[in-house]
Amino acid sequence: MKIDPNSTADYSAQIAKSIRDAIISGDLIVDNRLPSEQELAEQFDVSRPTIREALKRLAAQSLIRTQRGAFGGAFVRRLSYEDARKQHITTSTLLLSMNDISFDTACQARYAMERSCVGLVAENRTEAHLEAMSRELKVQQLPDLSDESFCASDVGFHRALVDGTGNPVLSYQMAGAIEAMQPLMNMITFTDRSRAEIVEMHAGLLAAAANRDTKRLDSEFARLEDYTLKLGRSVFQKRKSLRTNKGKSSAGANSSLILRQDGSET
Amino acid sequence: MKIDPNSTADYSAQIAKSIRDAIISGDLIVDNRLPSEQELAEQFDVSRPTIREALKRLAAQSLIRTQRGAFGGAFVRRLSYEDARKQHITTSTLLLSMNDISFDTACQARYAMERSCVGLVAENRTEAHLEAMSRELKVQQLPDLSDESFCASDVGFHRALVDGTGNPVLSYQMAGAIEAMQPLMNMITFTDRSRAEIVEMHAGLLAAAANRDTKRLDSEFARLEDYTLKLGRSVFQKRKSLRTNKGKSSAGANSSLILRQDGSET
DNA sequence: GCCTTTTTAAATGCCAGACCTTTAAATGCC
DNA sequence: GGCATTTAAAGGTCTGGCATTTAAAAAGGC
Repeated sequence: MKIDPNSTADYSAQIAKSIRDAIISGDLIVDNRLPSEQELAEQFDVSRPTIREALKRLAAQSLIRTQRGAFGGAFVRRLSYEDARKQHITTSTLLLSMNDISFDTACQARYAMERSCVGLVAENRTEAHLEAMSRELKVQQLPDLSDESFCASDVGFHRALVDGTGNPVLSYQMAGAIEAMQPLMNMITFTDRSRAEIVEMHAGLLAAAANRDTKRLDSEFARLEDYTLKLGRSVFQKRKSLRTNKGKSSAGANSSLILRQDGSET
Repeated sequence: MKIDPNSTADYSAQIAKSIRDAIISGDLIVDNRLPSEQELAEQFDVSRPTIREALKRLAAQSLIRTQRGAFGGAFVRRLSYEDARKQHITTSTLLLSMNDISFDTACQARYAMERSCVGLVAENRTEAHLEAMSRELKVQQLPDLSDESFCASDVGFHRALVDGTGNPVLSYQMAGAIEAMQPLMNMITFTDRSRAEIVEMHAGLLAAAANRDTKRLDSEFARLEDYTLKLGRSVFQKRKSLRTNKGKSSAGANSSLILRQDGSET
């Protein structure tokens, strides 16, 4: 194992890549112990701090865990569904919030993905899934519920629904759509949305899932998508006219998901 | 900004989290410069190496970039589609390869997701997308193509197809299904699959996309899913009988995606 | 002889201080 | 005014060390 001193990348990045590749290729398998930091330093011919930086990179991706003490060290970690899900949500959230993505694009992607679950939900949903959805539905009807809690329950409802596919891999993939996009879209539309209407559509989804009615599941999603899309458009229309009234040309409210802080663009 | 010396987490993990949260919340926006490592060390009251470890964690997630020299430093990085895609693929690949996930589950998830694109592909595909698909189709018919290249072209074909939705967010989300799962599934089935049959189904998908025929797109996907599923099952059936003949009970070939190296389970 | 306690060694976690390299701005020369 | 030189700021790396954790080995008590 050697590293290239002429590479543009840092030593720690090269070393991290080398170990990461070993994990992905299967040369290092779950719970294998890596050599100690001192040994790695000798193997790669760098100092211990450099090795440590490389290991921290891997730890940031949940690829290893470290354990102190005698016979401790760095071990290849089994990536759990929960870890993968969190990473996927973080990445998706950042991608959406740092790039100019239109509300329509996000909305379209979000619903296209969730609608891919309808057939499997109708087939595989259990009573437990229906109960979880029903629980969230009740929460959403509480009169004094904060907007944050309503959004959280909204996410919980949809998560329960996609869990109804009985396919954990699919649930994990859906997290990017539901748990990353839903809150961002909520942040834009919460002022104008009607909780009653959303609750009604959720109730429709729940009933369709209970009846294993694929077609109705799909049509309820179509309604929800349509509603959200219109809501988003009306919000951006309002913002646009507000801005126009103020006399700012501002190149048109581009209906982006990005909520800029202020004019600080240094 | 202070850190908790009694926390179970490392200082570097706590500091990384603190900065990461600032980025996600929008307190630090794209191209903002973080304080120098020396200044951060003073602010958090830790040493510079500890700060550096924290920054490497963030760099591993593509959240910051660093620049040497005067007026250099760490800057908040705009997460590009390509970065997000790579991370998503890596995470998905690892999740699949480190957990006991059945071939059926992976296959089901993969096709459910890609099929969610059919409507938008029919609507939004351009000539460029069709050409990209057509190019890959030709590659797949080359007689001396290696299995690796066939797999790569297979992925390329499906990527071009989902790009046909015209929705980059959806394309990004699909990468987890197509570019992570397809190669893993190929690794299992490449011995038994018929290239001619796959090419024929790809041709069907291309024709359907060209004709903006949503229904046919969906039925071709159903064919492909069915074929892949049967292929996977027959491969695992074979392995199972091989093992039984050898006299190993081995608790039944569990048709998992994991390809264990050998008996090394220390 | 067995159980409990103490010791010890191997790791990681963290720190101080230094030197090298890179880079862009400031300076000075022509 | 334009070009070459200097300089300072910042990250990249190394050496060496101390602190803390932890499990195994050794010692001791019953």
